[in-house]
Amino acid sequence: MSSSNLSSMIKINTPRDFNFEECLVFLDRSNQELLHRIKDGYLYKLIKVDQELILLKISYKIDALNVEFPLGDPSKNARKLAAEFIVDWFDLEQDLADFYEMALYDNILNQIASKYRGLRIIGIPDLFEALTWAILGQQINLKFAYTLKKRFVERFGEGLMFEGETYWLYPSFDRIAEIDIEHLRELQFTVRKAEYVIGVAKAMSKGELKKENLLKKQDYLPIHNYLTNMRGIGAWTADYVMMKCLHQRSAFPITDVGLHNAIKFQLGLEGKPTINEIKEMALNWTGWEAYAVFYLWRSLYD
DNA sequence: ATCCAGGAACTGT
DNA sequence: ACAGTTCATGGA
Repeated sequence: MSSSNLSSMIKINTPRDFNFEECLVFLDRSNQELLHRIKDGYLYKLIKVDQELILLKISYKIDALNVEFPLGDPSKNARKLAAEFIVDWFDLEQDLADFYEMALYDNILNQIASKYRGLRIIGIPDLFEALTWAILGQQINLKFAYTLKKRFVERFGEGLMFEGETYWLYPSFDRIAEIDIEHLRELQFTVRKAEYVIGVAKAMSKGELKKENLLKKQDYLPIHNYLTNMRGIGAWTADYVMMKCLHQRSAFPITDVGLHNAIKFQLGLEGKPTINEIKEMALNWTGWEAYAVFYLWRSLYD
């Protein structure tokens, strides 16, 4: 038997209520993004599992994601971890039937839930990336947040050239744990942002902060309390990370400005709703706050 | 050019 | 417990 020149492919079956196109719209929202690339209908992303660099080339066909490996065949174990990464990234283990049921009679979600049906929370499976991306985005507009991220990744991340394009890995916490505040000041981080990012990197590098330990806590409050006890992580950041990394359906970054704008637009309000008004509106969302927020964020990109 | 935005920590009451 | 201030920059 001669070996094939073609890389092997894996298939990941997708659950009902999955729409790849809708997920791509969200992934394509910034032209400054450098941690994935959409080209000719394929989604590319570089990941590292078990010390192996793997370039994922993902497409969708009939109830499954097809994943190709343009750099060549990863080991069997790496392929398994890559598949787990994708399930995590697209939140494929979630059954959304109850969310859509709830949204049917919800003033705010009614239209967008059916319009974007099949959109899943596009996560940030890497805890360090989720936390520090949230910290980067604190207090500034999204465009500048992407500028900071681009500088950060290009300066401290790992890049790989393939067919004329560079694919990037987010910087590792071990690398960031050993740099100084001035190195981030050069990239126009504020002193505070730099302190927070390096602080999180050190906590993770020492093994004090681990995704698996947070997931073990299971419930909303213990996780939220643990996160907000860390310097630089307030309620908004904790909820953002619980939503994007820890699959907490009740995570609810209620002070988020994008959320406020989206609600204002959906209801045709004159001004932004107050926090108390949002609390009132969100009573109906109990258990699905994270998906409500995500769909509202998506509505900002139409 | 001037002002405002806007998460989190810090400061003061 | 709660209100006001500071950070430091981009964008209106």
